[in-house]
Amino acid sequence: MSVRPLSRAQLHAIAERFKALAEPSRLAILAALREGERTVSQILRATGLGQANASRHLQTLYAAGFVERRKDGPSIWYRLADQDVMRLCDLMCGRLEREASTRRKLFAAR
Amino acid sequence: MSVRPLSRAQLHAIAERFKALAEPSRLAILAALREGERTVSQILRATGLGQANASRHLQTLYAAGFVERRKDGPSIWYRLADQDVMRLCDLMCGRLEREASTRRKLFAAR
DNA sequence: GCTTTATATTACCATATGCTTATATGGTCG
DNA sequence: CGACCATATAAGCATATGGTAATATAAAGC
Repeated sequence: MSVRPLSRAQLHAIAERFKALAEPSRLAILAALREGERTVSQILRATGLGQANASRHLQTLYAAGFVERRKDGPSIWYRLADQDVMRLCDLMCGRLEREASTRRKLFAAR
Repeated sequence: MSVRPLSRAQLHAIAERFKALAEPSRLAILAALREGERTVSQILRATGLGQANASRHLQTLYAAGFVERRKDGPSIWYRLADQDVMRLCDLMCGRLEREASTRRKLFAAR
């Protein structure tokens, strides 16, 4: 099955989205949001990130379309925009588990 | 459905893998390999990348486990390691298409 | 063995990105 | 309006990363 070639702009756009996921701190935020909607303060406690730092990471995730947000008084609640994030992360985690399993088998084989 | 918390090391490992996909040039290489196994020279022609540049990107993709390779005389053939890359990219492309579609609707709604 | 072809590696520069400190915005309550 | 909380933004530094040019390795053929 052949796929129509991707333009430079499209490649750039896709890379941009992957880049948003390519940072441990942002993955930690997403992992926290997997539990449910959270305010920034709650995210700070859950991840141990600094305030300014977390705020910028949240902007990045928002710009990439991975999270949505709503205001509630002085607080802002963030949530996952859809299930894609989970799917993407689960796919990647699955790869890591298989890697680890392969490594274990190699060691086990003496 | 709750997920066991991820360690710093795991988050780092996952981010590392996403980082390998977070670069237009590497996505272009993967797109070329989607067509089938290719030598480095063929990849150079397909992507327009410089030789040294492509070589480094291929090392990155190899280290991340996304491509495999085999020697054949003086040439080295690269191929996708499995179907995950396609799945990951397709997921991301799907997101972009939906974004674009939403944008179109917004404009259409005047 | 020497030349040629194919690929990898090194060194270098320019740019991008993360983290932190300090400051700004914006809402709430008294 | 003034003090306070929650969040965002700006500035600055340190590091990481992509691209290129130059060099190294390695196989093939004469």
